Amino acid sequence: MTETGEKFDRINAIPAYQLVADAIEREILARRIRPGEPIGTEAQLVKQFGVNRSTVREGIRLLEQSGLIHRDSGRRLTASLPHYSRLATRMSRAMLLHEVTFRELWEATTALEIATVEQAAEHATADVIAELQANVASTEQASADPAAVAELDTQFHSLIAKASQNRVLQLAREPSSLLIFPTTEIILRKLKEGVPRLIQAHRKIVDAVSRHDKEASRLWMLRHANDWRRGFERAGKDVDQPIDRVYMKEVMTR
Amino acid sequence: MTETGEKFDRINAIPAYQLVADAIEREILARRIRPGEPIGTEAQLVKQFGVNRSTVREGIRLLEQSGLIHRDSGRRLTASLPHYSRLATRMSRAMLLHEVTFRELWEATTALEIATVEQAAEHATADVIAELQANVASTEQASADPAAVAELDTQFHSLIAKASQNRVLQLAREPSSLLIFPTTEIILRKLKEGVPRLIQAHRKIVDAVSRHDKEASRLWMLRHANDWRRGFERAGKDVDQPIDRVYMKEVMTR
DNA sequence: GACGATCTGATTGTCAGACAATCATACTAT
DNA sequence: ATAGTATGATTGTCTGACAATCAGATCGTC
Repeated sequence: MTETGEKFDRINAIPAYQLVADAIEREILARRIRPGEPIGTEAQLVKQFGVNRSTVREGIRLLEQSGLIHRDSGRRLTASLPHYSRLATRMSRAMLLHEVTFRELWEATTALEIATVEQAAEHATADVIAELQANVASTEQASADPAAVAELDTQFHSLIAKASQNRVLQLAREPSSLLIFPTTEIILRKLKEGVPRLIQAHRKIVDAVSRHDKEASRLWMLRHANDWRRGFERAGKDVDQPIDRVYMKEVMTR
Repeated sequence: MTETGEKFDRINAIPAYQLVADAIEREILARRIRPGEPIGTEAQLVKQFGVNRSTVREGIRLLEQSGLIHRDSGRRLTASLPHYSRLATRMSRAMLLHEVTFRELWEATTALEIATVEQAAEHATADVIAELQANVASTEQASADPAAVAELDTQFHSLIAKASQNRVLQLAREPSSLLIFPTTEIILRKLKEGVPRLIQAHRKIVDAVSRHDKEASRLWMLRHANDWRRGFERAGKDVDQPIDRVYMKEVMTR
């Protein structure tokens, strides 16, 4: 695959700002600079790398976006753990630009939510379960307001992910859920029967999770997902259409 | 949740370079600048935004990292679709820094690979199936070389993802697979019986996918995943240990 | 001694201006 | 038609500067 039959490699001179960024990134990934520790001031970096401050600053900007470094209290630069939501937002934007369809999102989200709820059933602790019950209670109270229910639904699924105690699943499910959950509001607004079905599913899921009943939690999550897709279709939307940017306000505004 | 009881919002002055980046990003996301189209030269941006060139350049660096813009042929800046692998690499690095365990990776990867292969069984076309068959044939020929087999295994799973024709799944599975597949080589090196089992599983999966047999493809992917985890344990590794950086050379070197 | 006000140096964000290296292109000579 | 040359545009990098803000130290008052 790498053998192209060409004689020479493409020659690409790497600009200094890139090298600066790479060097700092390497230190962080190698844990020579721990998250929370200061990177050093621009002046120090200038001295260490032997380049101009502008160059250092451009390098810093490269890293800043990826979340590897972070301006602590406005000023000082410190290394940091890239937080999920930041990466997830980037991924979601990429999906938007690639014009993925609801069907693709639904398939992926369904698989991920089911896997997540199974792990939640296995690992949920008492306090997450309490949070989940509180969430369901709030949803019942808000049942007349589609926007509030949709918001609480998103939160519900985040709580399930938290209960799973699996950070990889948490990370993997976030981008697609960011994109697909906004559709909930649209569905609920059009279908009156949507809210009670959603609440029932949530309650059953919480029951199953709190009983550590993997099978039941899987089953109800699957039903929940199927409801959702049916709701989307009944609301008159085409599942093979690219996800419309109309739904995505919360993704596009940071 | 957003109600903190505080009277005033945190006041944060957004630096100009950030505003520049945001403005350009917005144009791209709103598709007013299409992927492939030029952003304009730095001089033009200076004029439009009314800021110094240094500021513009810092803003550009912010976007450059996320893959939204891209230097075409060395020089000119053009908008571009962020490519999967770039985002996936970032995600993988984040996972590394969060010190996720093999168990977390395995659970997530298993769920994703099963979901993916089911879609592959549904949507695979003749040419992807041919590619898969070629991959299996190569793997058989390379069966004495663990490194080559591991490489081909990674490729195999990417082909399955391609066959699924679901870009969300493709994107969601990549970060964890980037992290977990390097373990394959380690396992195969320690366990002689690993290679034939892997090849059998791959062959069965290709058979099932080419027959569009969802159930069988699911079953064999599950067995494949279980083999893998058992192999990891038999190789003397602890599934609850954070994924060791030793495995991650290919992730850390761009 | 506790507290607030003030001063001082360090640091960041932004700017103006410069120059070499490289690229795109048109032009020229063979 | 091809290779060489000249020219302007563009990027990468540097020098030097200044205002705004932050972290501490100092000071004065009670």
